[in-house]
Amino acid sequence: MSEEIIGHGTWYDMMAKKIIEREQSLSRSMDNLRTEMGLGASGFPHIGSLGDAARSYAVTLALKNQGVNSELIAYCDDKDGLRKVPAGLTDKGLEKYLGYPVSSIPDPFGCHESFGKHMSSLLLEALDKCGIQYKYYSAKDVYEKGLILNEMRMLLSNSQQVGQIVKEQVGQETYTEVLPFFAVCENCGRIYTTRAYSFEPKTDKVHYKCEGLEIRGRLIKGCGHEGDADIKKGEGKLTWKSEFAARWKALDIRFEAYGKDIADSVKINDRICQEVLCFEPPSHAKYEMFLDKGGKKISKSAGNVFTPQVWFNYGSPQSLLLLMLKRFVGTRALAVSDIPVYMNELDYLEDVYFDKKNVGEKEAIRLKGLFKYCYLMAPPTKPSIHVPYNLLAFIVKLAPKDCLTTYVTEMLQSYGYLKKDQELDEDLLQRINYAANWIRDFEEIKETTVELTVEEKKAVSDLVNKLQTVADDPEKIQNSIFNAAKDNGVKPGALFRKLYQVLMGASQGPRLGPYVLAMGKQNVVDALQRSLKNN
RNA sequence: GGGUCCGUAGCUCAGUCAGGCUAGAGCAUCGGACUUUUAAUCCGAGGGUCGCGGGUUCAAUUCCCGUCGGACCCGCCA
Repeated sequence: MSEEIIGHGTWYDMMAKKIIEREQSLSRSMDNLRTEMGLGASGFPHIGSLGDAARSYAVTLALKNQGVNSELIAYCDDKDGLRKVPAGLTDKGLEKYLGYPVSSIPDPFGCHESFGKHMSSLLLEALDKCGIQYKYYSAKDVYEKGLILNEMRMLLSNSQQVGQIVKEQVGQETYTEVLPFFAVCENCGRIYTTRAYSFEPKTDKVHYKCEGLEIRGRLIKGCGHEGDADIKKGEGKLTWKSEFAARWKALDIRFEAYGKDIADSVKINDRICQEVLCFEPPSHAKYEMFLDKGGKKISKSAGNVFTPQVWFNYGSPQSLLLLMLKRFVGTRALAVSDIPVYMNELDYLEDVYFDKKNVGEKEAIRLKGLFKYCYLMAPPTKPSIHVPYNLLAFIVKLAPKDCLTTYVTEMLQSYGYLKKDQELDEDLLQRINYAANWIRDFEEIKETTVELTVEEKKAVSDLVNKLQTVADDPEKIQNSIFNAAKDNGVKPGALFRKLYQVLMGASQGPRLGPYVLAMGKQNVVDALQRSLKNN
């Protein structure tokens, strides 16, 4: 139990320390401690996929911070077969490609060279947007260029041992009979339908039959073809229960985080790596899955999954990294509706970082560290202006469409977030953009009919008259509303509430004088008259 | 069958690289201030057996074991 603080005081610094200690005790080269992440290519990247990247990269940064070179490898699983048609793409005629490697399926959107490329590039775009640096490997290239040829040979030559390990670890006996290899059928082009029966070391060929495979109760039919696949030419791939091991050794990976869904697979691969390939497997960290919060109506109208791109509509890359990095253990339920919370929390961290908030020494170290990781070790040099997300959204919602930025600027000035004559900066404009998207997509303006009492009707119609004659002065307009209430025996508070409901569908709002002016007096008069008619 | 996570204020959760003074935040509630209304803002208050039972320790929300409740993953592929 040491009191010493490691690195920036986060989980990642601790992990880095452990990795370094382990590598030292193994007496391995410290030239480059590679971390790895998997890049899914068989469906839209869920936002959780970014967690793998963010956390692995954070470990890479922590390693560097402790004086060790490190890089993140992004390994694209584009030789995987398509197992099922992704939600949202059911009308793209992908059915016939089930079982094909995703890198040989045409891009249904027509903008990339393959289905797999399209999907994986969505995640890569998100990584780029966050500023996560990585070295890209595609499984297709790795196999075709023979980068893991030696490992494949070892595994296929010792397939009984591999099969035995799988059996011992999870009780699955398949690989005691079949080689841990999927050949691409030279006749029909599918990869998941083949079973590999024997390996001939002299020719580097695997003998297979295209028999078909049942996945999740659905059978993908094979074509019955029997042939030999040349492993030198990338005519197939290792199954996952052994492929990890092979690439760890081939690419010299020293750290790999993984989701608990593949925990068993990692255990098996650790043993295979050590016992068959004679390579000490990388250090690991297991994380929980990111779950979609049930019951929330999130973008399901569009049939979308919760992708990083969705997040970036409403929140900054750093806020997403905050979500990913703030906590390692624990299942995290995600919803789009949480984005404002993370935006605000990031502001809070920034306040702590710039010593604007006092939180105690230990806490400050931890939070400042987290903040730096959110900015991937390149934090801002000066504080930004923090307007609470919901307030900004509120202002944007009420802003007249024609003069959004002017209106927001005025409001922020009057609320004291901006000094008089201070204009919006880049950061605030971006925040307004997020808030505007938010309002546009999630806050439908309710157009309910507002019921008015007899007195209120009189007051409203009185106000209509007053507005038509009053000068264009916010204060005078404000006064005329107040007078319209008093003159007609209505409590000002009640009248204001009704006016907000009529004008913006909310029971509360900004100071009305300036707002009426900003909206245009005539528009307000029209709205009020419509409301009177409906009563 | 194997495994993981969660259970802290009415609600949502912090507090898990490292056990330590009166366990925190936001929202909600209530009270007050201010604005000729609302909203906003500011101040304050109430509210917790930290699921339950053991253990380790000078000290446990925090570590260990067990237990109850909730959620999830794996057991076919990845």
